[in-house]
Amino acid sequence: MRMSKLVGRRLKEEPRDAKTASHKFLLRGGYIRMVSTGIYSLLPLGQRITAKIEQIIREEMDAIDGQEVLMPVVLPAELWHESGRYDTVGPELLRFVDRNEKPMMLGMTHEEAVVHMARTELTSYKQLPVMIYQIQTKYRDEARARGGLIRCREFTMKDAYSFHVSQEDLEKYYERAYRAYEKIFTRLGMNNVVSIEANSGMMGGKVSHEFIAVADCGEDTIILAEDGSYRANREVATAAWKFEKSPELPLEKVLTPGQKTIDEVAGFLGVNPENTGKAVFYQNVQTGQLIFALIRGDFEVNEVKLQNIVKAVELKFADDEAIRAAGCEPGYASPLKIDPRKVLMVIDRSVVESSNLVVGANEPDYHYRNFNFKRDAAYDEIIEADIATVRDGDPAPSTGSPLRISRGIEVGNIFQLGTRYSAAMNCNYLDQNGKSSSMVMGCYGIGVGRAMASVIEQNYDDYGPIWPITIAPYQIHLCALDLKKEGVANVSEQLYQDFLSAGIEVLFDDRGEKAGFMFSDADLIGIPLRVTVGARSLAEGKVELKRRGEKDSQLIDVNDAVNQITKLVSAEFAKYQV
RNA sequence: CGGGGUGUGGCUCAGCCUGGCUAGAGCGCUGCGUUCGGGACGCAGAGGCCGGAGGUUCAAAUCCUCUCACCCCGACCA
Repeated sequence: MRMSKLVGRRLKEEPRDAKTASHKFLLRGGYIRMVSTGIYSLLPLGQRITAKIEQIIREEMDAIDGQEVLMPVVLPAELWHESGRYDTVGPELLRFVDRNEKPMMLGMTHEEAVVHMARTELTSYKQLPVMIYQIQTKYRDEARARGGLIRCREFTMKDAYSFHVSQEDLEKYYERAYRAYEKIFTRLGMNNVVSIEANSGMMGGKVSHEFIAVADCGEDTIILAEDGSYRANREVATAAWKFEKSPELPLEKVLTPGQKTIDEVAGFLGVNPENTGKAVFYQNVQTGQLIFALIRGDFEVNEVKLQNIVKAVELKFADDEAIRAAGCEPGYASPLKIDPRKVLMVIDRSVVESSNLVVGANEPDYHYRNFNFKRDAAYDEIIEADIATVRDGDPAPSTGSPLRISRGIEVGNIFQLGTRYSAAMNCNYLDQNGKSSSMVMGCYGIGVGRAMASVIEQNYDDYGPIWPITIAPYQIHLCALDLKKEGVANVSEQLYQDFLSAGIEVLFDDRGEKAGFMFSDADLIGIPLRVTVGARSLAEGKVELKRRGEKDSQLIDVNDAVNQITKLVSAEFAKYQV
């Protein structure tokens, strides 16, 4: 490609709205342009990278027996009514009606559509297991798009779905998919992707893993053990907390006027937060049920864990009115004197396994000392569970190694769905005995645009991205300096043609700009190998070869340049092979 | 959905508080000339219903009302 004709200008100044490295460079380098909030066009460079990422994904999906299909972006609402998700998914599902007033929607994920395909095409155990996948546009009407391609409303996603006769078979395949994902991210040049245990959220199902590109700009908080033995999303992470029992002391009511927060109470009574119990009230948004969560004062309640335990779709903090209606006193709420029929009580292990805590008295200005859960609050309908948020430095459940908190971008996820969709939507097969059963499903997603942005987040410097050759828009950036000088135009033009003949993808800067101008553009585009033709080195029969991101360059013989560089390109590709 | 902010050539912004000549700058773009290995310079140009609607006024980019769009923080997020 000749740069003089390349569509997509480079921007010298930083776009005002871009904050993250990938967003800035994708705009500045002429890869993408925003059309509306969270909706982008891909310019030629961006489209080339996208196509390469898709191709790598395609190859690895095919390698685990995937069959590529394409499902519609526009789906009839009735399909989602079948699974029940039409009513449970929020406004991020874009709903509309067609000219006949028929309710329609834009696909944000395709479990329903793929089940529709599977139940018409697959009927026998002989056909299973099967995996089908597509690379296609999704639309999610995000409340807040941000970070360029990291979180947008319209985006390209590879979504794969597998169908099995049993959970065992699904688990076997899940393992293969997991390995395929590792290969994909290696080939994409993402040097720091971790797979973590994750919350299944609205997808349903039990086991799931997220593949997280570790990056400070990421939206997900992940917990990693220092020795690498444990990795989890903070939403589900746990730790090997140790709690100590001590001899139980008699319950004692104490005056604590105006002291409401844990810090106030602990300070007032001269104890540490870990010697207190904290009551947090939540309300199930759908059912209105009030939930009393009790945790030791030095911990925070993990809302996602709690949500899963009480099987709620959405929780919110209860307001004072609701707390009083349950017979509790806001600020002094207590596991003592509480009516277990009015609230669902969830007690964290930190409280169950600690002794002599300070807790509220359920009346203004009073607390109790020496609360011992087993002795003082022996209700029948109580849930004892882990609802604590992991803190930096807590011991890993695996080895006790300290846990560290990082940020990351979720670039892929895999789920064992089970029969959540197949059962609801009559997706059955006949077994050897002619008996009909629901297929067992798994699903596997990768965000293509998000992967492109994540590669930048992990590979850039002050001047621009540094693409891995596997997905770089071109393999070689050819710069012709001093086009009017003796030989430069001829030699660079000849090299360009020879590279093309050798099957090398070349971006040829034939604009005849000043050297520095072209070099800056080259850095901003980020092609990993740059070949410079200039009168100075040409006088000695040489051209210059430089790697993006490195200071030094080397001179190579013009006549051998195509040969040498072709080998170098192959060697470069080999680095990412698995 | 709550809080904060911004809309002025392709990009980044000034001007607005305190209304007043033909609405500015830098970058980018076109032409000519001089330059030419890490973002050169001179000269001459093209390009803007100042987000939109309404209002106040002799006069509105500037003041008022409404509206739309976008950004940031939070809530939410397969």
